[in-house]
Formats: sequence, structure tokens, C-alpha cells
Amino acid sequence: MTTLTLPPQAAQVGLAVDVAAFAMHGGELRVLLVQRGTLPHAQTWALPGGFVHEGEELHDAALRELREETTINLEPRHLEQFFTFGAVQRDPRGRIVSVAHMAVLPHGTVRVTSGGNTIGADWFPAHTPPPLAFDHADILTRALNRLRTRLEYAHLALEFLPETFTLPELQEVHEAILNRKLDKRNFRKRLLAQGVLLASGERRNGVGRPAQLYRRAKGVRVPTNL
Amino acid sequence: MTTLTLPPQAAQVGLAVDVAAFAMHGGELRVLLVQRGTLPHAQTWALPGGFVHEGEELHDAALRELREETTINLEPRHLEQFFTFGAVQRDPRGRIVSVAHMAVLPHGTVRVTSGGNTIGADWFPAHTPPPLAFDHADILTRALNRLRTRLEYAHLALEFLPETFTLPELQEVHEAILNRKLDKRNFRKRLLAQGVLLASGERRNGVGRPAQLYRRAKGVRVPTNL
DNA sequence: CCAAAAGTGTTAACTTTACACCCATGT
DNA sequence: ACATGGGTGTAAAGTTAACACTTTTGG
Repeated sequence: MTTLTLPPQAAQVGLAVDVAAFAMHGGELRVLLVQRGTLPHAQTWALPGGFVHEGEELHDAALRELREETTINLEPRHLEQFFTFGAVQRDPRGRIVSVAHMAVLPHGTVRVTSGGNTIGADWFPAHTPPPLAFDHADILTRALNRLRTRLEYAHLALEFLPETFTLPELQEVHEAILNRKLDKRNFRKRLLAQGVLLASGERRNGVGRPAQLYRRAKGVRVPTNL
Repeated sequence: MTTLTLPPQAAQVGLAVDVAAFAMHGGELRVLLVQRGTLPHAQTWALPGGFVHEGEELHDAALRELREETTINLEPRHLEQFFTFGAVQRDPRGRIVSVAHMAVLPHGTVRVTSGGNTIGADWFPAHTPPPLAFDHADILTRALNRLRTRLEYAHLALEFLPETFTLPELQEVHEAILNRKLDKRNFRKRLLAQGVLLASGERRNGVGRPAQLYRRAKGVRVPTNL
């Protein structure tokens, strides 16, 4: 471990990352939480997160924590830093600054099991989470705001879905994130006008008329920065 | 100095803040830079910044660095964290993570003199800065983006001006930030429709027809978060 | 009376919203 | 044949963008 010589008055801080990871489950937006196994806040649910390692990029630390603490079987489709929480008293162990990230996991049977210092991991309704450790409720609120903002510009909703999907499914994602209903005709008009969707074959659902399948048009990318 | 016990693999990092502080000078958007007096990057221009102190909030650290390094005679009207730069190799001294802030200083003869470890301080055109130390050019680019975004929602342009101002002055601020010309009539229509401006007396300029003076309407606040 | 900057409205294009019925399939 | 969910168009309201002349002052 290399030693960094800091000026005498510089604070010694712990640098952590926390991740608000979202996915769709049963037509609802869910957030991934872990149940803490150690003090402080043992038993309490929290966002997955932990300390950044030696020589490790922030982005990579966020990915690692997501994997270590939850054993996710899917890669995040989007991972983005959105705010740094550094209030002096936010952690009773001392000064710990957390670079908070927002992640989107693709559709699919996302299974989670606990790992690391956690005694559980599960998905919870993103808009109505259980009580959370530390300032994680604030972090989650801000993550939801960022997710909503990104929905407009970027085509982030597509990241929640498998490679091919139907327009009703895509609308469901938008509605779950915005937490309100959208008009079906206007939604379709808008999305198709953007030219980011490409029609393919048909799909037969269980019931009702089969929906047209779409995939993202070639060359459509989610902007990494803003 | 209290000691924080970190897990063995946790990185030891320095935590810093950097501030991109903007003001209007002569119809142009300028950014405040300091000339470094010490290695690395001695002589090079950089954003004001430095290490966070023991028990100091990030916001306060940003304010302090602004004051220490430049001796500004005005309080920032807006100060907002916008991104955290943590690339492993961004600073040759070791792992230093910087929480970058964007600040707006009000109009007026903003005088700066160097202080602390700097050998100079001055204002530079924000869209065409000199070569900058570390990754400060990236930080500045992102700060400008954030400033533009805030212009839409918030009434951040008002923070660049004195308490009373004219519509042409306000338009000048918008144009300087967006780096393009705006239509005078549409600009006025839009701003007045928002109901954030209140007319007061008249002002006589050097030349031409005197402009109406405005002040911000009571109860109009810049949202601190988003 | 001239130079300089402030102030003022209208129209066309575009965008957004509201709204109701028919269609294709499985059972 | 019926239940289920998918698919389609139009009109009104609102927003944005383009555009040129008159007014008020100082010199």
C-alpha cells in the first residue's frame, strides 16, 4: 500500500461507493437492497456499497460492490455516478464520503443472494422502500430523480428490457419510473418519431392480440456523460 | 485528529474540492483561475481547490478554498457540487479524489489577489481558457454544462447580476452562458411570462434610451438541489 | 437631428394533449 | 362468441421561432 502524504490539516476520510440499482419486476420499478450483517445499523436494509480499494476506479468499485454483496447474475446496462454524499456525521464510524451511483439492470429473472457482510439481499419497490440505514433514503430519492431526468434525454428505458420488447412493455417501464400513467397513443407516436426503435417479427402473448416486437435501432447509444 | 479504522484493502485517498467559479466581466462569461506556486504543475493555471479539512463539510471546504486562494471580496451567490473526479492517475502525487463544485459570483468589480500556495489569480474567458493543470479542463467543461442546465430550470442567471438590473443585461448573461445570440423579443416575453421579475424605476445609461430596471420577484428562490 | 440602445406584436410552424373505437388472438 | 390486450388518427391548445419598426434619451 503506497502512502500518500497529506498536509497536516487534511481530513482523513474513508472513500466509499453506494449503488442504487434498479430493475423492473412485475410491472413495478424495484431497487436492490442488502440487509446489513454488521454494526452500525445491523439488520437494517441499505444500498449495496463499500470502500473503494487501492488503485481502483470509482466506477469499478461500484461494480464490484454490486457483485460482492448480492451475487447478481446480470451485468448492469448503465452505471453512472450522480452525487457525492459527504456530511460529516453521516456515518457514526467516522468521516466516510460516499460517491453514489445509479445502475440499471436488464430485465430477466434477476436473482440475488447475499454475499460479503450482508445477511440478505432482495428487491423492493423503489418508490416505497423500507426504512434504510445511514442517509440511504436521501441517496435513493436523488437516484430516482436522476433516473427520471435520464429517461428524457437518453434512451435509458431500453436498458431495462431484453433485446427485443413490445411497445406496451416499454411504456410500462416509463410509467413505473415516472410513477404515473401515460397516454398510449401519444407515447407510441413520440417514441416511434424519435427513430430509435426498429420493428421485427411478431410475438404471441398468453392472451389478447399479439404485440409487435421492436429492438433498438443500430447506432443508438446511451450517452455516458452529461 | 481522530483516527478512522478502515478495512485493510480500503484505499487511502486524499479528499479534495475544486471550484469552477463564474462571473460576468465586460459582457463575457469568465472563470476564476489561480496560478499554482508549487509542484506538480507549478506556474500552470488551475481551478481553485484543495484538501477537505477535519470535520469540515464539502460545501464549506469549497467556500474556504475559494477565499483562501483568491481573496475574493464577494460571497458566491450559488455553490453546488456537480461531479466527483476520482480517476486513479489524475494526480501524480497519489490517489486524490476531487468533489468538483460550480459557483456563481455576483456582478461587481470582483478583484482577486493570490493567497495560499498560489502566485496569481485572475479571470479568464470561460469558453476559451488557458491550458489547465491536472484534469481541470474536463472539470471546467462539465461545470459549463451544469451551468447551462441550471439556466433553464432555476433562475441562476439572476445570480450574476446586482439586485437591480435591466433586461438587456439579463439577456447578456444568458447569451454569455449559452454562447449564442438570443432573440430580444422572445427572450423578454419568456422571462416576463415566468413572473420572476418585478419592475422598479428607470435608469439612465450613458447612451441610448434608458432601460427599465427590474429586481427578482419576492419568493423566487434558486433550488438548491435537483 | 443624429446616433445609440430599448422597447414592442403578429404570424406560422411545431409540439403537446385529449380522446374512443376497431383488431387479432386464445379459450 | 367473448374476453383480453394491441393498435390506430385527429383536432384543439399551447409553445416556440422568426421577423422590423418605433421610442427615448444624450450629444
